[in-house]
Amino acid sequence: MPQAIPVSLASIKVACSQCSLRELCLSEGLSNEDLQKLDELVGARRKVRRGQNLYRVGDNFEAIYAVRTGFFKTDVIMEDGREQVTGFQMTGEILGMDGIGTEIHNCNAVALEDSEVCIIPFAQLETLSREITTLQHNFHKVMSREIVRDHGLMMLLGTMRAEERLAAFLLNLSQRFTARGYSPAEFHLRMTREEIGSYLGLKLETVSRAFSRFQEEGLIGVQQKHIRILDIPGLKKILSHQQS
Amino acid sequence: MPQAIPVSLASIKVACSQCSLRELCLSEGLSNEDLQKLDELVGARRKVRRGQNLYRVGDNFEAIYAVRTGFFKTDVIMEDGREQVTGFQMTGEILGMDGIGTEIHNCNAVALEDSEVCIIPFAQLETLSREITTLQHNFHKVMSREIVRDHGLMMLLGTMRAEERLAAFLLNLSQRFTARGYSPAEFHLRMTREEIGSYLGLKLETVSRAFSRFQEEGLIGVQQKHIRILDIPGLKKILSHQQS
DNA sequence: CGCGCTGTTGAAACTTGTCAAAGTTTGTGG
DNA sequence: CCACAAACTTTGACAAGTTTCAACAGCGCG
Repeated sequence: MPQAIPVSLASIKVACSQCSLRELCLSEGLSNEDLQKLDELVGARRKVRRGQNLYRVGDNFEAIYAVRTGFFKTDVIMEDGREQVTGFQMTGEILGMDGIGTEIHNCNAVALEDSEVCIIPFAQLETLSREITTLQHNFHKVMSREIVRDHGLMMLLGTMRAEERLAAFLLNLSQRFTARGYSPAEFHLRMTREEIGSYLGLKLETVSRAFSRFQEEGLIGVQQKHIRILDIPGLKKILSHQQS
Repeated sequence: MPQAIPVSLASIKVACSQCSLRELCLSEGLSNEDLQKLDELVGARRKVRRGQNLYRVGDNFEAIYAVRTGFFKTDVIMEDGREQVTGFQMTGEILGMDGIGTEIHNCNAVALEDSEVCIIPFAQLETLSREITTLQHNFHKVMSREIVRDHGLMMLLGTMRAEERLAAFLLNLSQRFTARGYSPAEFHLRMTREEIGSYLGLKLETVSRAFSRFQEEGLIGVQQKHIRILDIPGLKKILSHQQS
C-alpha cells in the first residue's frame, strides 16, 4: 500500500491544538488559549464512507467541514444531468463554504474514499471569530483562497487545451501531496477518469488519451489509478508552452 | 442614451445609510446606529476612468471595493499572455476579495466605463464586523455567493457549448440589469466581443457568430453593443435543451 | 475626415466529442 | 477462493464544433 499515511499524521489526534494540519486550516497563529476555545467548538467528527455524501444540494447549511483524512469531490449538477466537478479536497482543506450565502448548500460533497471530517458549526465559528481576531482573519483567508483557486480553474477551463489541462491537474495534485508529506512523484488517484474529465471540462476518453500520450512521451507512468510523475519540468513545459 | 441611470440612483448619495444599493451590499439589515459606523468606515470614494485599473495583480491588498456606478471586469493573465476574464461587476457588487488570502491582489480589475467605487479598508471592516454581527454575516455571505457564482461559471466553461454559453451570459446580464431597475430586455454591452469570449472561454469570432445566429433565429436584436432580448423563453430553452 | 479598433463572415484546419468494441480491475456472492 | 458481473479504462474511426486565418465592413475617437 504505497499511499500509507505519513508518520506525522499516523497517531490519532483529538484536538485542533494537537492537529498537525493547522497550518492548512483555521488555527494557524492562534495562542494556546485561543486554540483551546477552537477545540471546544470543533468537538464533533464525522466519518463519511466512500461514495457517501457529506452534504447535498438543498441541505440546510449549518457547518463547514475540515477534511481530517480522506478525499472528497464537490460537484454541481444541471437539470439535464450534466455534472461539473468543482473541486477535489484533501486533508486539511475546508468544505461547505458554498452554503453560507443562502443558508442552503449549493453543491454536493462526496467522499471518494473512506474519510473523516471535523465539523465546525458555522454560527459558533462566527461568534468565536468575533472574539479571536486571528481566527477571523484566517477564515477570511481561507475563503479568499477558495476564490483565487476558482479563478485558476476558470483560466484552465477557458483557455487551455486538453493536455495542458491534464498537466496542470497533475502538477497541482503533486504539489498538494508534497505539502502533506507524500511523494511528489507517485500517488494514487482517488477519482475516475470521468471525474477528472468533468473537473477539467473534458470527456473521459480525452482524459484517457492524454494520459496515454504523456506515458508515450515518458512524462509519467500510468497504471490505472496509480500515477508516477517522471518529468515534472516536462509537464511544466506543456503548461507554459504556446499551443502553436 | 437609453441606459440612463434610473431614478432611484440619480441623486447623489453620500453614505451607506442613504445608499440605495444596500440590499446588494454589506449593509443589509443593519440598525441605523450600525449604519452610521459603517458610513464612517466607507468614507472614501474613488473614480476610475474607463480603461483604468482599479487594481492590478501584485498590488498590495488593503481594501475591498463596492461598485457605486459603472462597470468593471476582473481578469487573470497567464505568463504566455492568455487572458481569462473572471467576472463583470456592476453597481452594488463587491470587488477585491481575491486579495485577502495573500495580502496581494491576484487579479486585475479594470473599469469598462467611467466608474466610481466605495473604498472599504479591509482591516477596519474586520474590526467593525467583530462588533456588528450582522455586518460580519453579510460579508461572509458576499464571499460565499462569489464562490457559488464561480461554480456556476465553471459549469458553463466545463460543460456548455458556445450558444449555451452566450444564452446563459445574456440571461444573467438581463437578470442583473433588471435587479437594478433597468430594462430586462434592452441593454448596452460595456465589453467587447473579445472580452465576452474570454469570459465564456470562446474566441471572439465564435461569440460574434453566436450573436448572429441568435439574431437570425429572432431571439435577440443586435446592433453592435446594443442588445435587445426578444425571446427570453427561447434563450432559456437553449440552455436547458440537450445538445443533441 | 480618416485611421484604428471592433465586429462580421467565410473556408479550411484542428481539437475534442461521439460511438463502438474490447480489455482490465474490482467487488460480490457462491 | 473462484467466478462472474459491473464498473472503469483504453483505443480506433469518424463526426461535430470551435478555432484559425483572412478579408472586409462599420463605428467612433482624435
